[in-house]
Amino acid sequence: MAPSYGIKADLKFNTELVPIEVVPFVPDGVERRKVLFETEIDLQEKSQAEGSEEEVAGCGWEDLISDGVDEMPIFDSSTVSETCKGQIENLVAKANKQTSSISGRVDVIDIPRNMQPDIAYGSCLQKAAEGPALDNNGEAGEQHGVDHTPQILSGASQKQAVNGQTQKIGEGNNACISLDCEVDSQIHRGMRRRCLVFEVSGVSGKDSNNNSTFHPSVSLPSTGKFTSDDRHLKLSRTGSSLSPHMLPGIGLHLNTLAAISKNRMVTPETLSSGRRLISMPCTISPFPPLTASSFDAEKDQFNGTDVQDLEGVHSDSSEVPTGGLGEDLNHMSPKKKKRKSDNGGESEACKRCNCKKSKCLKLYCECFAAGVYCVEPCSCQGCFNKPVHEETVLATRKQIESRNPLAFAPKVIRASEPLQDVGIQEETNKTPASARHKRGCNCKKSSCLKKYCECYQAGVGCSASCRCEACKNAFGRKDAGDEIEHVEEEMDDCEKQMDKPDDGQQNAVTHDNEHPFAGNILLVTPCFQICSGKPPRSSTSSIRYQTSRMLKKCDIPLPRSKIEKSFKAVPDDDTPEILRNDSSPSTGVKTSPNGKRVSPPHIGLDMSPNRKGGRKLILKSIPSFPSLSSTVADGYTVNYSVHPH
DNA sequence: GAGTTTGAAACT
DNA sequence: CAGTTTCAAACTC
Repeated sequence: MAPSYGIKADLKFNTELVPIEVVPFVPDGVERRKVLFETEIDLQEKSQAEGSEEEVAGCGWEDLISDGVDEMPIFDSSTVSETCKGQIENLVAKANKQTSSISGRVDVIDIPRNMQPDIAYGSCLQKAAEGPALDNNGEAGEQHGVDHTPQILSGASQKQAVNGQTQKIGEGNNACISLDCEVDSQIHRGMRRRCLVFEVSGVSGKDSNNNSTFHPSVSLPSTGKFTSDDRHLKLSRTGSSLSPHMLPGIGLHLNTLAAISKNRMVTPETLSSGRRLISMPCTISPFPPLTASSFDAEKDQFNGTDVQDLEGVHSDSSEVPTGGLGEDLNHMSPKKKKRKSDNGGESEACKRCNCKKSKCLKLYCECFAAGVYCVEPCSCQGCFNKPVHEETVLATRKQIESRNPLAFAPKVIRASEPLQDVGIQEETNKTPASARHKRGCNCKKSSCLKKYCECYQAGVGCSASCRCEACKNAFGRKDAGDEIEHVEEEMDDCEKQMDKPDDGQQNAVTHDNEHPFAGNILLVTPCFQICSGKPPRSSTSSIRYQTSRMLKKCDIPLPRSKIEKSFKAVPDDDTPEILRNDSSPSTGVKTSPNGKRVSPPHIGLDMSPNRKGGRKLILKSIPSFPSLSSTVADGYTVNYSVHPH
């Protein structure tokens, strides 16, 4: 095991206390990688062998890590001498103080939760063995070994690993690790990072997608002192430090969004349901391009204008000045600088409102409904949907959620179908079978041909749950039986899976793997979907699709945690728990006698109340349902982690 | 940019 | 839960 090269180890481990052979030391770089990789696999296998318990491991990391370095489970090893522990802790402490110049990527502690202590400490031992060489070549060594080096260091080391930026993360905070899950040839590395991120960062792993995909461009407003990594770090830190035990929620997609958006950021607060309110400016569009270039462009734009606003947003409620001022500015801002300019293209993605009476505290407000703070581009008046009014916002959200637990859930649920197909289907007047508005529309005059129609706006066809009249939805009419049947077929498959002898939660969990889609389903980042502003564009969809797949790959080995979700992200680890805890109300399908209204759907496939398939899904444990897990419901990324049996 | 239309959200 | 009102986005001119 390679030591954490990222940290200039001027420490000397006492290797006498622990048998050095505990960890195989392979001096050669290639061999080392090999060994490490094998070790990792081994660990993963162990992890998987642990059973369902491990599937929620991600959550555990949050808690463990959030409490500080000292509580890192790794250090609890009874097999390691206290001396060694002390060394490690010292190392951590040093790392916290250091301004690291390490250029390597963040290499985090992605050690499987169940990793054996001796293994974890193996790094330590080896490090001790390599001591001298490391001092001289620490950075160089990192270049070679960082990717595969399980770091036993907690947040401190992680912080340090972040591209040599000055880390200001407070003690005990989970460093936000920018994961650049570069979907390169080293897939396993990416996976491990993802794992790390959401295990360690305390961001609930919801952002794993983000982290892995967007890391480079995720940034807060630049102050000139921070690099993108720092910003990212900062952002994550805020979320993690303040809400260490944050539960993932239905609004997971929001989290994802936050991660990818530079403008608005995740606020620390945890919503009652465990969601985090995010403020993000321009990435909420239904199908924002994921390309780095787009982010850069956005960043540029952002850098030019919104710094103040951003800072206000991400600096917690403590930042008062910006809040009031920003609000005023918002109000003073040209009323429609927003949409007019948006009509052109991708900028459309921005979530901006123009509320006048709702104070942006009702679902009328798109920003509020999307779970984001209003930002400078908004033209709202008397806006309370700002970080400075955080408490008000949260209280209001809570209230709304009390009425409708899924009020902030994505309106459109997309199942396994690749977004890239949407464009094609649009042309053929066909709807992605699995994409549906969760409650359906109620259009009377628009014939579902205008954006008044939420289904149309989201680029999905109307379904049986719609009460629209004279439906002519270009994405699919509600009376198009074939589509419904198609969906039902999928549902039936799922049901069959569910109907297997041993059912119940446990069963559901296993289905993640058993379901045909389990390994292949596209993980659509929630953030893309929640924003259902416009009909999907195939070009961007394609990109997303690729990304999703990549992310998916990364997910496979990870311990199961959860969305969107994003996204979304949805850290697989958190979802189940959240759903159980917070969304339970939704598990019961509320269908009005006439079948008109349905209670908020369930995570995963959009089940219209009228569909026979819907009932089972709904009633069964949502988190574990296979289809659900493999699907992203606009913001919910349902975790479908793959656990080989 | 002002005014109208529309349908979701909120209210009764 | 149905009917009504409020609201803000979408749309039209």
